Amino acid sequence: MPKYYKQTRLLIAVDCIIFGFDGTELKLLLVQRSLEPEKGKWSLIGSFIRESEDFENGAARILKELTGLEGVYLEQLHAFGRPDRDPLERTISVTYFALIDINQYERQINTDFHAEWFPIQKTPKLIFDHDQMVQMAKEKLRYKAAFHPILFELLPEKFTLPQLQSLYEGIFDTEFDKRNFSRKIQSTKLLVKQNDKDKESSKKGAYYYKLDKRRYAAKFHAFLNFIPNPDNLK
Amino acid sequence: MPKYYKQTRLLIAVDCIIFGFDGTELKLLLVQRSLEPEKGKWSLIGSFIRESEDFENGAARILKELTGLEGVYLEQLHAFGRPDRDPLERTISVTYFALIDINQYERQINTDFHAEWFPIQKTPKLIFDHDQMVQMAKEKLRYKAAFHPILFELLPEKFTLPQLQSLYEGIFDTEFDKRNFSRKIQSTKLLVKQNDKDKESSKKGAYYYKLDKRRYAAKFHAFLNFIPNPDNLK
DNA sequence: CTAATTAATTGTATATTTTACACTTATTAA
DNA sequence: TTAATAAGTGTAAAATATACAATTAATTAG
Repeated sequence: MPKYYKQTRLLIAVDCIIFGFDGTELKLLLVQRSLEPEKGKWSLIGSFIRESEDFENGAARILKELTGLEGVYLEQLHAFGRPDRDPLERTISVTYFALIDINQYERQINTDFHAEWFPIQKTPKLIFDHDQMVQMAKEKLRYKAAFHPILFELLPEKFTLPQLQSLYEGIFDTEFDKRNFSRKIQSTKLLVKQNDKDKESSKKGAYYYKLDKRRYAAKFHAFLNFIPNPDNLK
Repeated sequence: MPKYYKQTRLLIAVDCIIFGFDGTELKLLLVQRSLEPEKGKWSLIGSFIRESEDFENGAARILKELTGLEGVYLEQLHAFGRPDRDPLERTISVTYFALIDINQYERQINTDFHAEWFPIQKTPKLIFDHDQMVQMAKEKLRYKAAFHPILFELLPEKFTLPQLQSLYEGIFDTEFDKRNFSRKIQSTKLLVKQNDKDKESSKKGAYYYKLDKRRYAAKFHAFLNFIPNPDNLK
């Protein structure tokens, strides 16, 4: 059988930008690179793609290995291919961004990887073009979050309105009016009020809400317009 | 110097989904594949990536070769990597979508490629997973066009409001109210009314407009909300 | 036991944006 | 001159977004 002669073949990696939210801050999961070059430096988690593996599978495999989690929200971000991006040998990186609930994760961390959560504003310098990848992922997350109810992927099953609001405020680095925010969220009908309250962060306690899974699935692509002035986004 | 031993290296192609607008219809530029497998079948235009070429450069090179055009609007769409997507040998395809003004193009077509414009609704079956790529590109184009003034990339320097409206209507496969559409477009202040008219398509004639390049650059990322009910989009 | 503190919850009036809808105008051809 | 064609334009009603502050529930301190 004929092949494509004389064409260059390149290494292909999948790298994951993993976002997590701990109830207060948006964080990024980074690992210390285990091989040369740049061994020991902070890096996104990644892996060369395997023989009979799709990108999507590769990303899910990496996520599973690192966090123990399956069924995580994953979306392809961008393919990076600058010839000199890896100084050792040209490597294409297909990147995915993942959203996970940190609480789900914490107990299951795989210690093989020297992984650590960093507040998104305080990440160390990363290897190669990984900082650029993170930057792009942040922009895409903001963009999507402005219109789609994607941020629920970062929250535990039960959460309060103040928690949700502080997640949005963190991501958009701004503050919203409580009353307007609440009205807007409620108007989506995605939330189901629970009877119990979270008493951790206030004396009065804040009611828990759960996602209405049915409606969430149906409205995932709907435009919810959470954000007052999206014109400032990219 | 050490290398990454024992890792698989794969072929990398760049494929372009090229949209054009002829004043009436949205079209797709396709070529007849020049090599086996599937030689002679309709396909997106593409090429293996070269040694010291970025994806972006590769896509621009392909565009230049095929259409003679430079400075074309290009945006990375998605990386496709299913192991069996090319039956001959596993090949990664990094896809770009391009928007061009068909009139600019027409005289400069490179006849080496057996290229042809197809109305977007009447494209032939394409090789490999190229139909899926086109589908994704159409969705992305609609999505972006719903919020950003991207469709001007498809129009000639001078165009009329009826032309613009029919472009939007074609892309969203619906009809808009003339008065509301006009008001919305004018409110963006992106257009500069010219003194001459296009007399081709009506007795009265329709005034030409040009893009205000300065404002266009500034507002490229702004949310213009052209579309009445974006909730139907993905 | 009362008062003070803290954060959650709730409503209303105003401004802005979106939508629905139809007649007039310019030009050409009959 | 009249008929035909498509371009151009305005207004009122509805929906949505915004600005803004008092009340409530529970805990803690005196």
